[in-house]
Amino acid sequence: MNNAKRILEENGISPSLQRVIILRYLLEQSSHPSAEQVYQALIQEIPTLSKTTIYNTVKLFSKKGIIRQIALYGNELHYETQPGIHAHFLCTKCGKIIDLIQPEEESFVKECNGHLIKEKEVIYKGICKDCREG
Amino acid sequence: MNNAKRILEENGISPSLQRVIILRYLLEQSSHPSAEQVYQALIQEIPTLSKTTIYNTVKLFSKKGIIRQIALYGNELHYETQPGIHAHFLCTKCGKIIDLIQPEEESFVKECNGHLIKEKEVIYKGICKDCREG
DNA sequence: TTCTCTGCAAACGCTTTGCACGGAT
DNA sequence: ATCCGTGCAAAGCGTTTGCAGAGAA
Repeated sequence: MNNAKRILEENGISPSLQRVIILRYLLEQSSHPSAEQVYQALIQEIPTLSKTTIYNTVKLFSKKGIIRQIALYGNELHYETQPGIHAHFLCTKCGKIIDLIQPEEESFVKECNGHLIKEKEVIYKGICKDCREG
Repeated sequence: MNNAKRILEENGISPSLQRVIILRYLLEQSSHPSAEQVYQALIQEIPTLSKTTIYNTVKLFSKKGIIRQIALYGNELHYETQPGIHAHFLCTKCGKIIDLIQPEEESFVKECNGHLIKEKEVIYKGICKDCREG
């Protein structure tokens, strides 16, 4: 049942302790954590963990296509393990990121005006349910 | 024909020299410049221009809804004066940003799962026509 | 006077880079 | 011995903040 380790091996990445734990954490989350959030969550598990390792690791994972980085503002990046399929909703009040089922076409155009499209990212911004009610 | 000045006045912003020139530049561009690009383009026109003023100004314009900021990577923001209507294509090779006519629905859903949607941003990533051919 | 706008300088936050240590092969 | 992975420390880069001076009202 060690999913993270298996994924790493399938992608030709040697499954070090840090890599397994970081990937496992990202697989568990649906909240698209930032590097800082990954760090805060795992520093207790591995007290010697450094941010450099997190940056090294997510860069490696991105390159291999295991995770995807999302730029929501101009500052920090967020990471997710389920590329495609869904869009992101960002609450401009509380900062929460929520997955939305992509309402329209699942398979998007692969070419437009001669440009080769490899990736599509949809971000909605507004006020989330909790902030509207609360 | 001073469009920039008129837009500022319509939005209750006093049209200082710097504000007019920055807005005029943004209106002329279809390339979604970053703060740095605005600075480099206008420093010749106003040698005393500072980046702080550019940041102050684009923040003010954003707040008033005159321009829109686009987060493409995790680092810098880009600015555009034509909100809505189109999607953005980012070439991962040369970094160019190209407008695409939004192929699907023009008027998107305003609510989803109880979340109030105010803004939609679509980013395609891939290789642009020039990079494919060159 | 007071209020607004500008811009230098410093601080800030996220990320990358340089380098050295330790472990595996 | 070499190679790889980790992590401290410093640098880098885009942006924000503090503050003071100039100018308008």
